[in-house]
Amino acid sequence: MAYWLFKTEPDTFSIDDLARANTLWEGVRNYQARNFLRDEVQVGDRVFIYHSSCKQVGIAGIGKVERAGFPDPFAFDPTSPYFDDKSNPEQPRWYAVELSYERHLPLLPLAALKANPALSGLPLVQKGSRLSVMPVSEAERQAILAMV
DNA sequence: GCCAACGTTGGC
DNA sequence: GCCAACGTTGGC
Repeated sequence: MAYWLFKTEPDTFSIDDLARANTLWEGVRNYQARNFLRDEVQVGDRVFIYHSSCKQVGIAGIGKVERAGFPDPFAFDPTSPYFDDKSNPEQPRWYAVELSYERHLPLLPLAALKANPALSGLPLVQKGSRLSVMPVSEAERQAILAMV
């Protein structure tokens, strides 16, 4: 079972929203993140939910993968802001996964994550990285959970 | 609101 | 294939 970290803007979708219902993690429009969703994220994997672009940025909880990578249906919907006319069901360009809620964590602020040497390899804390879906190693998982 | 860093686009 | 311009991300 692997661990991942997904970013989300809580004004749009937060750990509280996930706690209410499963969600399709759609709208990822970055190729590196897409490759993880399409090729590597597996059912049963756990996902640290990170709140970005808000007052308290940091890890807010954990979700669980219920459905592994499948073509992002929003890319096919002309009325969706995530529509991409270069993606089609025969040759999908973008992928989504489905998540369920596992639990909240007491917010682990970005500053604290940055200050933890065990997490220095995580793209989240690296300057300039905008990766929104990233793997979390076993050592990083332990380091994060040890901060709770 | 600012701005640095990044990814994408498009002209050549 | 290069690279400048542009739009987006995301912390502060």
